Amino acid sequence: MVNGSDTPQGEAVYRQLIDEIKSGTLLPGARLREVEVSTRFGISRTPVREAIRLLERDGLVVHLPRQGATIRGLDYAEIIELYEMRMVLEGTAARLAARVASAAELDGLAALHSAFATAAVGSAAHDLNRQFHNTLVRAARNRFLIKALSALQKTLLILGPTTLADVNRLGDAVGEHADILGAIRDGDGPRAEAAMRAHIEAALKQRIAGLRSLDLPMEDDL
Amino acid sequence: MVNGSDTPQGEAVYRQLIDEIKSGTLLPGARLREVEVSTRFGISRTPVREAIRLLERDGLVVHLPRQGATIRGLDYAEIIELYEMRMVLEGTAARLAARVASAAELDGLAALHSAFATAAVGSAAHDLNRQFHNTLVRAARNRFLIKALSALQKTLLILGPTTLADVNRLGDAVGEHADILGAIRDGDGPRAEAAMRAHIEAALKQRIAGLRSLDLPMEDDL
DNA sequence: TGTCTTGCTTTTGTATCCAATTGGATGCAA
DNA sequence: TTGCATCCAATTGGATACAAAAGCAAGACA
Repeated sequence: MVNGSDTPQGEAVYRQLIDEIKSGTLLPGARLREVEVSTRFGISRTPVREAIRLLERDGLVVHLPRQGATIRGLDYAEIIELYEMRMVLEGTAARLAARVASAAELDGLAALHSAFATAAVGSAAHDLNRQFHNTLVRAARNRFLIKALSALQKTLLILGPTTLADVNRLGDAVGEHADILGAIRDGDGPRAEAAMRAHIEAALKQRIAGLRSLDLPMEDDL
Repeated sequence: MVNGSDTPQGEAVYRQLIDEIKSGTLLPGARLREVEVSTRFGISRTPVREAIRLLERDGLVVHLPRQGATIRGLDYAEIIELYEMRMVLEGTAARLAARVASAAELDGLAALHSAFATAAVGSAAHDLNRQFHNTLVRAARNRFLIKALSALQKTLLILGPTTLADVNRLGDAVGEHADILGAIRDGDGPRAEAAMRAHIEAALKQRIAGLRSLDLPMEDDL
């Protein structure tokens, strides 16, 4: 059994596999064989199939018929497209949040921000950053925006940990968050959107810099 | 058998159910019993389960554990949020397309547009409209944008046919498409985005007008 | 020696079977 | 007559058995 509670097994397997992708246990190119996964979790193939279909839907695995599923990778162009979409969606979230966020939500964001500002590089900073972004998106009060962004975040998982590993980047991110928060507090939607777009763009630059050292696979060396 | 080719049965069932939702055969509130669907298609429950899970993922059905799946409806707030997201995403598509669309893609859009301009109210107009929008989105060259919009379109299905049933609305839509196309031709991203947002907003107004006569369910009469 | 073919192994696709849970119906008692 | 407990039918969740297809390897033939 993979779970003791009453959540469906398929759901549990799905989350477990997501975690393994997030933690880097399952890297791009790894095959997901149904029997292998099911024996590993001590359950039958049926929930495993379900989980794999969900992962396929999320774009985390490619699933060729009669051939099985493999964790997929992102090429350079897709990474750019992904961050472009983050700019659009999270920018929209900031713009909408500036209009409709409640005082309680603003307080929550401010609390997360000050915790983030004093956090050291590490998983605590990651968590606080994630919570800040999630809270902001929820404050925009658009369920489809939330769904679209959560799909995007899942795809981002296969790139591995966030771009906050560097202490300089972390400091910059704190300042950028402050800009966003200030604009939302002022109810200035366009400024909030611009600040968020700048924030995401800085993250993209960091991501690209990290990629250069990783020597990611290309068809031909340029 | 529901399909003669080599596509997996689950996929075939999924598409068939989507079609039935689109055509109004399956209306919000309808239950999807696994055995009922499987006997109707003459296959076993396994592929049906798969299809239902995919529909759940798309947000087209709600699936309470141990209780089954029902086609879900959209409340008023969700309709607004949905169109708000269409404005953002399709607006972005227009902006990006203005930058990167190739000459061939522009020709394709122009051809679809002139066919649309001369089409009468009916399913041909629907198809041409859909093709115009799809082609435009693909011209933006962002795979995540395509995915996000296709998810949105699926949700839109449960609202039934498009807003083009009215001859006046159809005429307006033709003019709005012309504006969008012109801006993209000029490579004017911001203008293309604004034109697309105006187009979607007009569609929303029409949708709301159509809703008023439908007397959609509310918790309490206001 | 290279290539094609054939058969085997591996792995997914599908069907069916059993277990568990939920909802309603029915009957009894207050 | 109403409230409650209990039982039964319906339905989904999960497991397993079987079928089919794809990849790989070995051998035969040119």
